[in-house]
Amino acid sequence: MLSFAEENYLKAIYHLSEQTGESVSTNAIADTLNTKAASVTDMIKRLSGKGILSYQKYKGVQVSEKGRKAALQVIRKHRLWETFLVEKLKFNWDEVHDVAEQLEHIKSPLLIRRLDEFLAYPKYDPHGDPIPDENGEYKSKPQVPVSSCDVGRSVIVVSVQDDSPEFLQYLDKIGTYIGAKIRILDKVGFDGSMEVQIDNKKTVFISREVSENIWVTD
Amino acid sequence: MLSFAEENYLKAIYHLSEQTGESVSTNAIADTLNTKAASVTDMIKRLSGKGILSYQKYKGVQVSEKGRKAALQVIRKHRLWETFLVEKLKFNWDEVHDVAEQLEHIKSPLLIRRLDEFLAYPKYDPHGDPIPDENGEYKSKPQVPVSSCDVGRSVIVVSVQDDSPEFLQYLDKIGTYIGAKIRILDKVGFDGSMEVQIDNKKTVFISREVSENIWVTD
DNA sequence: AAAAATTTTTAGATTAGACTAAATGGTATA
DNA sequence: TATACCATTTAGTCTAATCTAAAAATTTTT
Ligand SMILES: [Mn+2]
Ligand SMILES: [Mn+2]
Ligand SMILES: [Mn+2]
Ligand SMILES: [Mn+2]
Repeated sequence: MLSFAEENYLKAIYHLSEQTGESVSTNAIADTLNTKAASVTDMIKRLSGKGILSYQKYKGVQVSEKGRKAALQVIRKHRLWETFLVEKLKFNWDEVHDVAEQLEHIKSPLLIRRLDEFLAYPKYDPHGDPIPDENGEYKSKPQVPVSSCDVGRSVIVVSVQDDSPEFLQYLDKIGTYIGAKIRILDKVGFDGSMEVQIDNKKTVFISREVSENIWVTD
Repeated sequence: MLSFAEENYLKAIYHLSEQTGESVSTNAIADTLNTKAASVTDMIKRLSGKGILSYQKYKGVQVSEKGRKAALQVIRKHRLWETFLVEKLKFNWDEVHDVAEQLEHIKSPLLIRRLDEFLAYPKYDPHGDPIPDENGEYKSKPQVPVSSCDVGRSVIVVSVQDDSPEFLQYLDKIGTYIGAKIRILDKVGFDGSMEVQIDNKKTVFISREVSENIWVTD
């Protein structure tokens, strides 16, 4: 049984290892969790002891198979709760993440099974992220960042890679949502910003940072 | 902001003070929480420091107005979650308490407001206990324990005073539920047990302990 | 390849919350 | 009123999770 803190470390490390593919550094973990490297060293020793991570001094950590399974269950709970908050309790997509950070640590297999059933087995959460099933299996839709799309193309928003309220409220403001159509009008070489039209309506300039966090498909 | 442990102590102390009316002893708290008296002394010092309890050495504690308000909010959350689990996720009434013990500590005023709305502002939880509103107000139905009812009377079950799975499963077995009709057939002076008929069907003997934990109205 | 810079680990301290054992206060009883 | 008994508090220890400062390992620069 993992503690809240252990689950939070595991989740962060799992996400980092997915992004990079390589072993995860102490500092990278400290940065994403807003803790100090010394605290991370302590915790990764504890998690290695539990067989969740494999770890060699000064060489970073890797998530074990057992760790991967555990991480996916926490992610499953996080995303199911986010879906519940939006679908049933009428939360906006920018209001759910912090509450889900708490709810994801509730321990009750029955609760999660019933919640999943109540939501009719959703496959994606309000941010377009896939929800793993009880066995940790999930399917991501093929998708690329808007930043990599050529001028002239029309694409559909599939997911957002940042679930901070600031980013999501900005997307609300420019009329972007999961399923919205985005037409690429122009690319500015200088700073990588783009001119796009959303749902055949508003035409806006979006920064490189924004275009990297909106993922789309044809 | 109270920690999980602080909220659990507060809730236990509040319930004890409601039962007895008087100031609550260190040992009574230790007993209900399955901790040691020394741990309780530590915690009640901390809670006094926060203005939640008033405390004089060797004289027990009392819950302050601030403490009462906080306790009722935790109780509100506990009972709303129990109601959610039964009404929406099809939990049986004996399965909800332990999960609600976890869920009651989630911090999000919006979540609780929306949950209350989603459940259509329920007044009573699955065990017949009243659910305080946002201001801590609630109305209990007039009720007495079956043990105090005279032979020959017919009464309706309003609440149960014990929410352990063991007790609730026993009630399921003898066909008793909130709203069930109980007719008092006989009282045994020797051990205080009673013979009762439930919903004009099953006739059973219930122990004094059971009859004290089923509360009823005419 | 040596020096410098950076990353990581270790050592030691702190806080919340728990425990055991010992000391102390309060109450009942002879 | 002295003694015994029980309740409560204090003192000291432990673990999880955090921190700072210092030491050690690794990586980058010269
Ligand atoms: Mn999230
Ligand atoms: Mn999400
Ligand atoms: Mn309960
Ligand atoms: Mn209840």
